[in-house]
This record gives sequence, structure tokens and C-alpha cells, in this order.
Amino acid sequence: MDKICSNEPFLLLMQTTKAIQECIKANVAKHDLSVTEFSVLEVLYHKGTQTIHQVGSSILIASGSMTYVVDKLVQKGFLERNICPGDRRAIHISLSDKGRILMEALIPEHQVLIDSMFASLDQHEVNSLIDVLRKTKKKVEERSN
Amino acid sequence: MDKICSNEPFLLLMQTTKAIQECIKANVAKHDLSVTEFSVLEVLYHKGTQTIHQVGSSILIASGSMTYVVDKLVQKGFLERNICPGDRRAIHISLSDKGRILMEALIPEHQVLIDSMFASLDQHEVNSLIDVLRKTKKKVEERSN
DNA sequence: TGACAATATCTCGAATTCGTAATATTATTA
DNA sequence: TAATAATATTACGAATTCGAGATATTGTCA
Repeated sequence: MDKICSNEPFLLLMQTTKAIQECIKANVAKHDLSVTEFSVLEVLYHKGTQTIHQVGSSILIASGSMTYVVDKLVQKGFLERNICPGDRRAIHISLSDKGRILMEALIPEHQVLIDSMFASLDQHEVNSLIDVLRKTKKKVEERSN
Repeated sequence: MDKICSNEPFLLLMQTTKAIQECIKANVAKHDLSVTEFSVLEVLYHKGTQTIHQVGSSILIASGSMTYVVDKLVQKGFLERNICPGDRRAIHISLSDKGRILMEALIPEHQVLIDSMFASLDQHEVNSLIDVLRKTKKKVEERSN
């Protein structure tokens, strides 16, 4: 978004994030996945079996969208729906063998990609970035309340 | 996006940007505008009459999406389509009186909002943020080529 | 225990964005 | 100058996301 705005940090923040997201999108697209689909698989890979609701909360996706993306991933054979013992309202989803194999290959690759994006920063710069972003995020979230 | 990822700056960047975008979205929604619609009006406010293609390039929106959003804004009475003298392929868009009045009120308010998001940072921190984001953006863009 | 609130998922329609193809016009080049 | 390439917009279908409502189930409390 090439917004016209005198606030330089704002512009750079938007542009940098957009560039990063494009990069991630292009990367997961190689494996015929959308960013949302990848996020779902990522959560399941790290946390194991979860309910649809739990995953949706993790990646901040509406329930109707979760139904859609879970359908897609089941169609592609990367995950399975199962009954949730103890709560018949909920549905458990977990990686299929195919999904686990995919993610075992993808996760390290993804990590390297993310790390490489910040590889030009020294430790001091990383700490400074973390500090400044925390402050900014806090400020923005205060405003939302 | 509550991604599971050990890279702290990455996570914070995504979360902070998301928080900022939500905030802007909520703010323009008060005036019955989407962020994309606001962006179009913002470009026209600052640059005056532009072709649809020029505005689309500025805010990085596909041509088909531009047709859609321009239709919406014309319906709402905020802008006008006009012939482009000198190039009969192109179409000029510009703020209507109603659109200009809206933006004269909205732009300063928007600027205050954006500035307030970074108000907790001192000059040194702002400079550091700019510097670090520039480096990171450059790094990511290199990767995309 | 029975009524009612809360929760989880799914269905469905609306909104938005993209990409490709079609159309019209302009620019280039042989 | 005629043929071709490039450009600007629109038309249209596909993909994705959201939110409200429907259904089933669980939790709470009088």
C-alpha cells in the first residue's frame, strides 16, 4: 500500500509487512497451499490434535471460514476430522500422515525463510526492533479499548 | 495471527501491523468506508485527478478491483468518472464536492490517529525503527527476485 | 431436574479481491 | 502507413472471508 502519509514509520511498517506476506504467500504457494491453510497445518503440527474452534482462535479466523479451510485441507488429504470424545459439539482435527510428512519438510524451510528476512540485523537491532514494536503494539491496542 | 514461530521480531511485526490495520479499519468504518475506499479517496485528495490505472498502481490493487471500488465510490457520491482528454482508453477519476468535504474532515483526523500510534517512541527510537525496517524490507525484496 | 444461557459447527448469502479474456485505443516499427 | 505490440478499462467467474442464523450439545442455576 503506497499510502500518501507523512508518517515514515507507519509507511515502512505497512510496506515491510506486505513484502513479507507476499514472500510467505509465494513460498507456501509452491506447495499448493494458501497462507491460511498453512497456518492451520502449522498450529496442528506444533500443538497436535485441536478442535476447529481452538485452531480458529489461534489464527483469528471466523468459524465460517474455518469450515471452509478445513474442508479444503481434508479434500487435499492433509488433515482429518474426528469426533471429540467428551464434547459431541466439537470436532477434532489433526494432521494426516500425508499432512505430517508435508509439514516435517515445510516447517524447517519456513523457519529458514523467516529467519533470513531478519538476517541483516545485528543483535542490538533485533532487540531494539522488538522493544519498539512492543511499545507501538501496546499503544495501538490501548486505543482500541 | 497468533502464529507459532520462534522468531520474535516476525511475530511482533505481524501482530503490530494487524492491530494498526484493525484500528484504521474501525476508524474509516465510522464513515461507512472500507480501507480500500479510503485509500482511493486519499490518493485523489493528495494528487488531484488521476486515471483509474494511476490510483490502482499507487495502492497496489488489481484493475478488476479498481473497477469495483470506483463503482462503489461513485454510487456513494464521493467521486466522479470523467473522460481523459488526450487518451480515450483511460478514465479520469476525481473527488466530487461531497468527497472533498469528507476528506477535508477525515485526513487530519486520520493523520492524528496514525501519529498517535507512534507517540510513545522518542526520536531515537523512531530513527532506529525506520532504519531497521528499511534494511528488512530491502532484504525481503531481494529474496523475491 | 427443567429452563435457559453458552458453546461448537455448519449453512448460506454478501462483500471483496484476483486473474483472465474481451474491447477500445494508442504507440511502435517495419 | 499498415500491422503489431502495448495500455486502460470493464466483464466475468473463482476464491476467500465474514457474519447471521440454524442445529446440536453442554453448562448453569433456580
